[in-house]
Amino acid sequence: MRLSTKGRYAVMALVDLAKHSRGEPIALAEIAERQEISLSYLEQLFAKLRVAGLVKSVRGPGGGYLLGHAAQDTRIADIILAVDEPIRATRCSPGAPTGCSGSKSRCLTHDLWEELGNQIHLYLSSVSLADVVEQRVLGRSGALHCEQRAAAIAAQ
Amino acid sequence: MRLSTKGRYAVMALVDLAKHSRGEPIALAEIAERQEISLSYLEQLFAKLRVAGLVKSVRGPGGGYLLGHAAQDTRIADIILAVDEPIRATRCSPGAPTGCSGSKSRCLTHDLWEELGNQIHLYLSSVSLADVVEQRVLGRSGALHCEQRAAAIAAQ
DNA sequence: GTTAATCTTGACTAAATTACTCGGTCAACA
DNA sequence: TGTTGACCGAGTAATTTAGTCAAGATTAAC
Repeated sequence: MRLSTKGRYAVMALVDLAKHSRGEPIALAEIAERQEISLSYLEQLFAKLRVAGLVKSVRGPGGGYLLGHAAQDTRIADIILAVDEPIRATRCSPGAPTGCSGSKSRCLTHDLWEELGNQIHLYLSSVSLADVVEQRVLGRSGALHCEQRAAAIAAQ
Repeated sequence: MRLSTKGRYAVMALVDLAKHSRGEPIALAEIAERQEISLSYLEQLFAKLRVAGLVKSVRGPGGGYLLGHAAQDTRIADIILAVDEPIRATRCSPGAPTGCSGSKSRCLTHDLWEELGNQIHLYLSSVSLADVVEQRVLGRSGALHCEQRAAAIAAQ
């Protein structure tokens, strides 16, 4: 799970889309203006979001984009995975000549990064678009909602 | 909390240092060879680690680096914070002309990224260098050790 | 049909960041 | 005083990010 501004832009755009969605499609130009993101850049992001099934497009005048699923069924993790191609957090990718999975010793931090990736994915899978729109995000760091989050990842 | 290869290199190097530490200093060249990281690049990273107090240096022949604290007292989060200058995850930084904290509406995803940062920091604060060296990292995603992690962040 | 709005695609690019290299200086020890 | 290694700063190649630009395809309304 990679965390870049690209993924953040995608989430911002989808949150905007969810918030302003009234059944009719929303034009990208609208979102671009509200979120101050370049239109052409948004187009690239939405192309990926579309093939991932996160949004549906309606062409022609009055067209635009709709959410692929209900806001409460769209997880933030899926958005980021759709636009940010997964990173090789370690140099241990299979086939790498000097990677840790090869002839040399498995790199010591391999498990750490893998587990960190799990943690991030776990959290972002527990948050839906609806949660963000309705500001139901904060206040979890004090009391970690373990069961809730385990359920989120299990339901996947 | 920013996650880059820079931070990963720093963690790899410190894990190596912790693992091979026998009381005498370890030369960077040794670590560079074992971890396949460029020596000059390591020097830059260790300069930051030193001012952060994570390592101590010994100059002259037979010199090298020592851990600043015991391996079980060195948290992964501190290592990454030392080398990766903190990122502005949102465009909401104070002083930004069009940022969400300014005249325009606070950006909708602000809370989300802030909370995600907290989650990552929380996890990486719960893992020590000793944990990684002794491979005590995996197997937490299934059953999240909430209390343990809350304690880690509280102890800070 | 024509037109206009909008999505769709691909190639190209400026800026920033990363991951280094290089050349040297300083400190300690033999 | 020579060697070993930490220290320091400037420079740089490769990569990624965050876009721009230019064309086309699709549909709705006129």
